[in-house]
Amino acid sequence: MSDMADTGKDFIREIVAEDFRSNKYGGSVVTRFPPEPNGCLHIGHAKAICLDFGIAAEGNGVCHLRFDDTNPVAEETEYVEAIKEDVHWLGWNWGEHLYYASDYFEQLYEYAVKLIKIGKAYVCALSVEEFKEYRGVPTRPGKESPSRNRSVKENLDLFERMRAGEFKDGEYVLRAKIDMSSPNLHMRDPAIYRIKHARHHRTGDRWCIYPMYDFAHCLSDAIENITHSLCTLEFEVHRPLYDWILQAVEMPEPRPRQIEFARLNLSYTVMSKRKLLQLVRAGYVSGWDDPRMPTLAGMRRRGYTAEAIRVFLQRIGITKVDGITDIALLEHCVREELNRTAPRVMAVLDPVKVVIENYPEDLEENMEAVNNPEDLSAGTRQVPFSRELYIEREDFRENPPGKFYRLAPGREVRLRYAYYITCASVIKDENGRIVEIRCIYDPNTRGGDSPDGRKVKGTLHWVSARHAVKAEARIYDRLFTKEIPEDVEEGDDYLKNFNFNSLVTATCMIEPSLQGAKPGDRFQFERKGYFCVDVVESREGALVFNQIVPLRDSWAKIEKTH
RNA sequence: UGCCGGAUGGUGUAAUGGUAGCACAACAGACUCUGGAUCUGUUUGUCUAGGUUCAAAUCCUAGUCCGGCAACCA
Repeated sequence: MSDMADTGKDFIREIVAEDFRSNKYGGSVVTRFPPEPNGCLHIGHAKAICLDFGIAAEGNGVCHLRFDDTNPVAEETEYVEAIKEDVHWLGWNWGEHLYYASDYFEQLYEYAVKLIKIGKAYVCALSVEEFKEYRGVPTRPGKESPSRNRSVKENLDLFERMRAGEFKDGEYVLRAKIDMSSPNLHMRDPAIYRIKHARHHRTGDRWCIYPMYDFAHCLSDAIENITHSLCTLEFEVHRPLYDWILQAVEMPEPRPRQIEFARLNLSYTVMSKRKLLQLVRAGYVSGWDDPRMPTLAGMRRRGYTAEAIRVFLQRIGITKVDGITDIALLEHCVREELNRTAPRVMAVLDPVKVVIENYPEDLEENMEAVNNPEDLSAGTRQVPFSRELYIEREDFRENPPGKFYRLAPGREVRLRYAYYITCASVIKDENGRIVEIRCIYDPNTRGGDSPDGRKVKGTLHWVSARHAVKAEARIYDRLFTKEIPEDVEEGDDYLKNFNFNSLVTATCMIEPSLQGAKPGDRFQFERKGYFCVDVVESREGALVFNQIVPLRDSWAKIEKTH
């Protein structure tokens, strides 16, 4: 309990610390992460995961992974496995505490019977439409269902027959008997069991009635002796029902306590499962694991590290304020880690040829390059150099604007770890496009330093043409063009703000040391950005690199504002 | 017009009656064999109006604005 100091923690950790101090739960902390297996996890879920598992870890407690699988029509086993993988990848372990709400179906049924027996639940025959009508609206009380005063005996009989499959979907529903005039809609006799003749991914055809979230969740928490049940703000209005059910079935105290926090919203992306699914289904992206997606699978494939995500989540904190976090902060956290850890290599994303006129045709030299200036223990490597090279097309300007200090006619620059070169002339094709830049090198500057001490403003990365390896680079941009994609005119929807330039594919030239790169390996392409070998489509001899995040680019900024 | 939340720089947060701080972003400069990294500095904030108090972001009152809630979804 070392981290249970009073300050510097979010309001939930303070509550947990206070409960620990007062010994409310006998000194134990038990949390749970309760995903519904109907889609992939995204970074918003990661916020909940790190909170649930983090609090448990800090309090020497445990966090359960519980699949909230109470709706058989939406849920699938494949998502169960994907979710487990994501939670593990994020760095958390549930140990033996893997549960399913469906494991409790029998117990839940018994609790429902108990509610009926004490007159706190009834079988209602209202149709869906009538149900809605009877519920009323927020500003007006609802009215009681004609079924409300059915006898206990009759309720018991009907509920049993519901379970036995005597009725069709929607014919009956079990409702908690609470208060049809409550200002809280969720307390107006909410449905707690419905009939669904559907095959469940774990219980098969054993059941044709399934508990509703509000009924199953609080009871599952109580069954598992959860102490703190953390969820997002939209469940705030459900809390009175959560407490009511536990009280009604006389769950022993201390009972689990639901606490709500604000979900994560990130700029330039969407976070709802529905929208994410739509992007997948409509082909805007290649799948749940498309590297542009805010899903954990997507981010992992993109090359984001779990550590960077955890640091990011820690920095944004936990509050009840519903806001939008700047995705730049996430990107910053990724760069911060990769700057420390990623080996540097040279790769030219948009190549143009440079010919060094005074460099011998058949000469080859190996230049020593530092693998990571932030970590000298990463050592050095040899990079082959020769007369013909590739440099980045944008690193040359025929008419350089002010503050541009890369290559231009008559100008001298440094080739990183190699020589100073001066541009002598350019060769263009019939369309005026530059096909070759002719340069002169200074043999005395080998390694990149000039013995006479003369300085050069620009340093360019390069790849020897003869030794270059061709590869595919996928350059990603934000998924949407607007900070808040949903912010549209009447009649439009968020898809209108989809960024069709969010994926640009380039054929690049990479240094030969990259030839043995393995799927998942991360590098910094010097002066460009961090890249990760794609785990799905990269092949030996046909490497595919995903841009994780570009380097900060102050030249681009200067150019934009001038 | 109902109920439940929330409001601190552009963004995310801290300060729990006692100097409004941190991070990101932005801007300026230093340094640099990555226009990266690093370093230094700058700009920008307590929703409003009253009240309590020696002292209010914090407590009280009244407003304003924003979000959520009317699936047999979770």
